[in-house]
Amino acid sequence: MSAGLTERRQAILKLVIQEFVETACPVASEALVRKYRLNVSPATVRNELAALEELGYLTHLHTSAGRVPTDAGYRFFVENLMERTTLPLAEQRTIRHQFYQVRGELDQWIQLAGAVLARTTQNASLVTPPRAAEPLRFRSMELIAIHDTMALAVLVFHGGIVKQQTVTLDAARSSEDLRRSAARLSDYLADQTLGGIEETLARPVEQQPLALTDFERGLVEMLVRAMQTFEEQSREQIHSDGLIEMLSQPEFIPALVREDAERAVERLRRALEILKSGRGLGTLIPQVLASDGVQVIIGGENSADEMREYSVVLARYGVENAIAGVLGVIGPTRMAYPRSISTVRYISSLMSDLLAELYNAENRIPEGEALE
Amino acid sequence: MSAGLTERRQAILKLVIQEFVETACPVASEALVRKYRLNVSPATVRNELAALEELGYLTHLHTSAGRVPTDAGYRFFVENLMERTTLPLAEQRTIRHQFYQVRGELDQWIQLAGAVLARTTQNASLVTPPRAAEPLRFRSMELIAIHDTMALAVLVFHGGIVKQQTVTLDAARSSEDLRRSAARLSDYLADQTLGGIEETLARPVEQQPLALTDFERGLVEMLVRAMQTFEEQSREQIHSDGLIEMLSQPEFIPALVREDAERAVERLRRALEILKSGRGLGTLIPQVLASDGVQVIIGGENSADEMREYSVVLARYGVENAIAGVLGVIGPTRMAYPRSISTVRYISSLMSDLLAELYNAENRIPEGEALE
DNA sequence: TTTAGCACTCCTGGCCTGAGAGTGCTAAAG
DNA sequence: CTTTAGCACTCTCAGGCCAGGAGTGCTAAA
Repeated sequence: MSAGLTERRQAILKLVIQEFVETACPVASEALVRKYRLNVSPATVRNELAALEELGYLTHLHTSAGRVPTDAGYRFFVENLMERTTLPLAEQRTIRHQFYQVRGELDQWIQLAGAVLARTTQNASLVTPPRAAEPLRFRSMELIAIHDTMALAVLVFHGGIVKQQTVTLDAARSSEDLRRSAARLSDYLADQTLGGIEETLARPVEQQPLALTDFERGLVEMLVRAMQTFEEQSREQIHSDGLIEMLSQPEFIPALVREDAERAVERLRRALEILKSGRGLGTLIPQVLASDGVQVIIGGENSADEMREYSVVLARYGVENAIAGVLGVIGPTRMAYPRSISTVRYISSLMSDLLAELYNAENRIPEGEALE
Repeated sequence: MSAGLTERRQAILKLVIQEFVETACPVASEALVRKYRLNVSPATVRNELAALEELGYLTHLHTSAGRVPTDAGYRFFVENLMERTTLPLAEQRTIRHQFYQVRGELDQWIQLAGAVLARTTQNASLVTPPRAAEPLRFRSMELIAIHDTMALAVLVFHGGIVKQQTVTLDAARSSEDLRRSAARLSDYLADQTLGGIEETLARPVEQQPLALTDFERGLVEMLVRAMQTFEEQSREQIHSDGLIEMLSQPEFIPALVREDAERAVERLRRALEILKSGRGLGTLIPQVLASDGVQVIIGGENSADEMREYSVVLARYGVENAIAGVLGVIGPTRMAYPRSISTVRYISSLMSDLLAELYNAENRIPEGEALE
């Protein structure tokens, strides 16, 4: 019957996908002809639809239902049919402005990126904090007295990373005392990684260049613990946002989708767990970190079974060889891919620029829109 | 017919509520007699149930359905029927241990409190960061060079609050330069509030005790901006967690609740929006901040209409006259109140102890279990 | 190759029915 | 006066049935 993907079939596939993405209803031959004023009859379209189905790009829930794209259909669309768009300039400007307003605060960038991704794509977003390629390297420490038996330690690491931690003092100490201890340790351990610090401490006492007081030893322990938890956390952490946006997609509204409400709720619960636990994403993140450009994973292409109904659009952001994170959107496979992709590309480029500024590096990761 | 709330009616009301909380199904007269081996016949119980209904403590969805507690029923239960329990010691110990592991990190306390509340009550939790009674008061500033045109400012405020912020330098500056500027400003503005700083700056130049360079003026502007956003944020922010826990309550699983799945989903969406936006909670927070002990708001008692199906159990935590926040759980009115209340009480007391340590203050807010 | 026509399939919603659960009432018993 | 047994009544729930409609797939003609 069929004879490959003719021009016309591609055009029809594109229309079907656009229509389905827009309406969330299976699309029928007649509706296509009417809406897009095709110069062929519904019957012709039906033949082509049947061919596309045989080629594996469309399916059928049951005999008398319209066509729905398969994962392969979306894939072909993303790869070949979709024109590469960029986010409208007006939107770019708005977003840039929002980032400008939180300049200087990395945590806020992450939060903002998540919020913007969610809002402009109407799907859930996820952002991992940027992780340095190098292991954490200590820089200096400040100790600030809070009251006589408690102080605040501000730990500064290379790459502008700061952690704060309150410490209980073994005995009352003067500010001057604290200042001196902090300075000694800053000096002693400067530029060391976690491993280095541990090694330094492991040396027999007589080989140590500096005799540490018990108090100072306690501080170092605290430092080591802080570095450990930081490295653990930064490996795991995934910020996500836009649950509500995603949940307002028709897939999650049983009334709209004419289907077992059961399943809609079940789907929802699953979506929640994916976002919360990052299961189904775990293997993806390192993969994206190791690749360039925007990655699109459609439905069952993801090995994780619970992701079969979801697509993910991800990109790395950061500074080459220095620091990198991943951000993107997740939503039902019926996703406005062009918009998602262009948004993810833009935001990742923006975040890269911001980080590059921080690192004063010219070589940013993503190709794509500049910050102007 | 009726003659007030007799002993027996109270006992039956208590059983009905316990049973309903446990099973989430309307409870029938016969089931009660059977399960609790009452020495009366189902008919007698029916009469009592009818009386309780007339008194407003129970309802009926339709003629041939079991009884369900009303808001007033829950209220009476919480006020008079429920024994005041405390969290089992084993659980207390586990929780305390978890807090011990993140000692010294306020942000982590908040996150942990949310997670623990959610897990042990199987409902959603909410925690507002502790807010100082006093306005934010500047303490000192450090400037750390990141590279030649960028530095990291670490802003320290009274009460152990630290903010970090990257700043772009107008020109290359040496570390020594940065150190001196930071020291000058720390000295100049120490112990001032936002208002005070603005006032100081507003004075004509000749009256200023210290001539600031342009660079230093820029830093102060940054400081002012950081203080502003901090005060704004701390007023609004509500951390929430445990969405999944709450969503595994039968109320959100249409199959279990024999009802329009529609409504379950709608309810869910609403729950999400409440948690995300804090609408329906907004008015509650200041109220709780101004009161002692655990507050229980049941269903429609909350003025916000969207909260009609939810109950909230909240408590203040913090240090009297110094710093305070609110934490609690939110879930369907069919809630295990004794457990929720004892958990909220315990966590708030724990958080108060932790904060008190930070503030070295003896006068903690909540009565209740000590840290041991 | 395209198209008109038409039979066919399958979902959908409405209606009905029987079973079951639980109540409310009544009248008798304690 | 309270408790209880008995029973009719009400309402939900699940299943079956049917008509309407949407959309396809096939066939045969243009």
